[in-house]
Amino acid sequence: MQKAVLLRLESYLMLLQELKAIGHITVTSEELAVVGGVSDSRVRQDLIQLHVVGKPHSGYTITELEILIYSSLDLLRPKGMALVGCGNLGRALAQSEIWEHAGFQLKAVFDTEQEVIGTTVADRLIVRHIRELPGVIKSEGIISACLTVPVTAAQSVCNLLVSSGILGIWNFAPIKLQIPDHVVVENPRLEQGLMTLSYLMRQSHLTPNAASDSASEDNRK
Amino acid sequence: MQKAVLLRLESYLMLLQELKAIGHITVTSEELAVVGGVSDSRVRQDLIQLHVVGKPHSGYTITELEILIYSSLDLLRPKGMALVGCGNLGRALAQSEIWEHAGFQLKAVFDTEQEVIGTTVADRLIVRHIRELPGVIKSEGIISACLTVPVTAAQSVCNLLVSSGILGIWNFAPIKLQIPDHVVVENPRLEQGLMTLSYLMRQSHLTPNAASDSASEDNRK
DNA sequence: GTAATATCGTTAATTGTTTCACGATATACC
DNA sequence: GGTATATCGTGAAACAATTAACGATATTAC
Repeated sequence: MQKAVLLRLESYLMLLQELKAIGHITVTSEELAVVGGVSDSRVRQDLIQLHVVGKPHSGYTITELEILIYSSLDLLRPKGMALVGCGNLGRALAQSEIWEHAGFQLKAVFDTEQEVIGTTVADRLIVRHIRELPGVIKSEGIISACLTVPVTAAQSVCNLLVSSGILGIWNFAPIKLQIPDHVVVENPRLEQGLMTLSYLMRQSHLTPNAASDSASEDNRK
Repeated sequence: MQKAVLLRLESYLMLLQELKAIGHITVTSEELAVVGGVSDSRVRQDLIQLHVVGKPHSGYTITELEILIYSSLDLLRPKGMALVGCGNLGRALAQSEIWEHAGFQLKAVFDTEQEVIGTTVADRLIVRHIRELPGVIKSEGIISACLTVPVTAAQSVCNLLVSSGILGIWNFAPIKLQIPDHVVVENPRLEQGLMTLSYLMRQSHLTPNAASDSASEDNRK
């Protein structure tokens, strides 16, 4: 599946959950097109790829579509995750509820700082020394990791994760990790998002027309 | 400038800084192509847009290119920013150094919780009640805001920000903010990044060839 | 100084993505 | 039940982005 389609599916999912919460049963390609930032016909093409069929006059069944997107993105099968780097960002993420939303389970937290080790995070996880990482990963069946360490440590921690058998890394360090082919990395690039905002702000000031939010998903018809 | 080009410029910048740190003077389109995830010819096309000229045999001058990207993205002119929502994520961001990297200056922090108000963040900012926001924004010359409040509060805080004259919002809430045309929004979408990781992990498992990191920047030649 | 080489700038071809347009069909209404 | 309407599914056209190819030129090596 292409990256753009994938991102749109994630946007559709958000709308589906909203609509479901207010009692809707079906959704039209036109409604989905708004959150996806594309035309209604493109939405229909996206959904055909998932083998969802809609009905004339009513559209697509929300629950059916929801389940299909869930399974397409593999959000239902629980996947163990470890978090490495228990600074402020690491703690913030650990306490958040996003893991469940994407089908992950945060099972262990690691750091190297002696003051942090042994403290509790997210009311349930005890920070361990990173030297315990390989063992814990195996015993807990962890297959993915969130990397929130300083950029200087990122590559070496990454190497440790890879050699311990991790298959996916959510990397917050502003560095392009060197990894073998079987490992996937997703980079949130917070810093680059801010730079984009900087650019967009000046841009909209210079040309006070064009749409907003262009960097994320928008250029609706 | 197209979104894709913009994102690549940000990637180029990272490499430039690395190379500069280890004493390089010039960089070739081929080197930039690796971090940009495109072909060298595409890199040259990107740079021509900035009116940078390279030299045969040596490539582009790093400092020259760096300054041109900085100014293209408007990263040099200091821009005041406010942070609203002083939970863990808000605190983590406040303490980070990313603001300066994108030319922003974090000047004020707001929340509504009585226990948080009056406490110090990032060793220098005192959390204020959100009711002070309009006044502070004017007196401090703040033009942008980082939104790290719960999703339920996001739209109403956004409205307050807009009516106070904010021009750009870095929105961490998983919601598509309704804003007037002159305001720009950048959504980091952390949750969607995790979902993407979930998808990529299964994908690479099913088809153990294709490149990794496809969701961020990569599909190198 | 001449030849070899690295790398640029640019145009053309290729590939990928989005929209448009229209026939088909299920539901709603009378 | 027949007609109108909303919305789908799909193929073709339009648009956008990327790669490929190649002549031009500055540097290096001899």
